[in-house]
Amino acid sequence: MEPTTTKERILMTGMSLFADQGFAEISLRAITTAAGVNLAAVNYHFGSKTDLIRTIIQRVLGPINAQQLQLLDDLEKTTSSPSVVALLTAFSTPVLDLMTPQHTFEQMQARLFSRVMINPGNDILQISLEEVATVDQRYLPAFSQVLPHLGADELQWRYRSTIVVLVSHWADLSTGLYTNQLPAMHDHHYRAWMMTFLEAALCAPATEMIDAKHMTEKAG
Amino acid sequence: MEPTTTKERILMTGMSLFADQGFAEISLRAITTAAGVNLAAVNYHFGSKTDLIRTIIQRVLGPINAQQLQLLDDLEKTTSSPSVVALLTAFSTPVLDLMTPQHTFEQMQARLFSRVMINPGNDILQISLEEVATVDQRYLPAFSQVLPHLGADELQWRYRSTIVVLVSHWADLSTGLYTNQLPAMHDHHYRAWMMTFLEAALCAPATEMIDAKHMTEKAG
DNA sequence: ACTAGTTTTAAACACTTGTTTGAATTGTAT
DNA sequence: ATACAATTCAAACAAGTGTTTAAAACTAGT
Repeated sequence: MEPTTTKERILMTGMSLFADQGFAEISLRAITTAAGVNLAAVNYHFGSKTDLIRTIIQRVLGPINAQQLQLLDDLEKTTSSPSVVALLTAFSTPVLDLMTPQHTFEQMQARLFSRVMINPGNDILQISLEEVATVDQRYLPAFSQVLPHLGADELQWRYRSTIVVLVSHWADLSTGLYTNQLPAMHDHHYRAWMMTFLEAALCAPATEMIDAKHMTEKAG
Repeated sequence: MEPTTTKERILMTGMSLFADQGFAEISLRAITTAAGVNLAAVNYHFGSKTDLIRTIIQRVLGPINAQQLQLLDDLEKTTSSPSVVALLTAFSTPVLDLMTPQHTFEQMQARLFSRVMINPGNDILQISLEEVATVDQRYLPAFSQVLPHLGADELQWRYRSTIVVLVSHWADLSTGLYTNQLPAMHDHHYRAWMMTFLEAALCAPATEMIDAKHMTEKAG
């Protein structure tokens, strides 16, 4: 958090505090005090708290999304039907790369990414939805092509769950949740575990749907 | 939300609002106004906002945890080495049962459960950790026994990810996230999809760990 | 050195937050 | 009916919220 311009200091400090505590929990005074700038600077440079959050989200999600799209483009240039692992790798690499050891800035972005994806406040929701729309539009058809045995609905469900698994563990790093139970975060362990877990889950055979009437009473 | 005692009205209204909006986002005035009771009643009956939240969390998580433990007991009485699916079913059934169609009260509890498990505020964290500790202590060894090919760390990671997948989709119901893209929530679809997804993921072969030095540079 | 534009600052704004108070009200025994 | 406890209520509390204001400080361009 080296000193730069006032605007940049607010951006960086806000990013860090929002990532750790949440958007609703962090006040503008908490940010400006930590950044060593005047309170009014936020409204001067960004307009409002929501606009500051929007800028921060765009700054974190923008590069990740761009990389995801770029890797998919590269992949589709080399082969017309990539493997599930290749697709999953292209999608997850930009996210997983944020979790590099001893790079606290990237880790901080990962925590914020997780917060935005998993539990945005109601006012933040629209911002994050717009931000990831393009990625979804590109990757969902790509996954659909390599997982043709899945119905569109179940595929979408698995895609969503993949994202949730992908980002959820960054959230733990901020809250310290389970970190007393889990071993120290060695990025390549988690990265490999995640790929194993998600590949198996994505490639699982399609769910055979039993008629609804048999399901209302839980069978045995 | 039928009228009962003041204490119960606060409990029910708070549960609903917290589930939909989050603990930090909902004020005591929002709760008391919606419940039609006096503001001071919260502090009179519960002591503080945090204590109200604690009571609500215990009321929602308590029965779920109790059922999870009961089902595991039942399972272990019938067989000494249950299948992964049986174990996963015992663990997830109490959670998935909350998502019954047309039962908005159960759905509301599901949303709150998701909020507590995925993104509790820092002050809420301790409460929820204590609440689920017993379940973890019983289920982790059980999964370890039926998945002996997994190391303790990877198993714990998969267990955590299972929980995340399990509860994350209830959160979507509150925020409306992706609901314009996903089909209407038919509980037995999601339930079946979830089981397929998680069984494949849990049963995946153990991750072969490559030496860390080969991973620092992303391979190709 | 002077001006014009940009940025920073302290102070106040109007409002919301969780909590407390003390009187009014209700309920319940005797 | 009386006395006593439990509950409800309007009001105020101190502290914190995002935002605005207008003066001050700074940074060019001439």
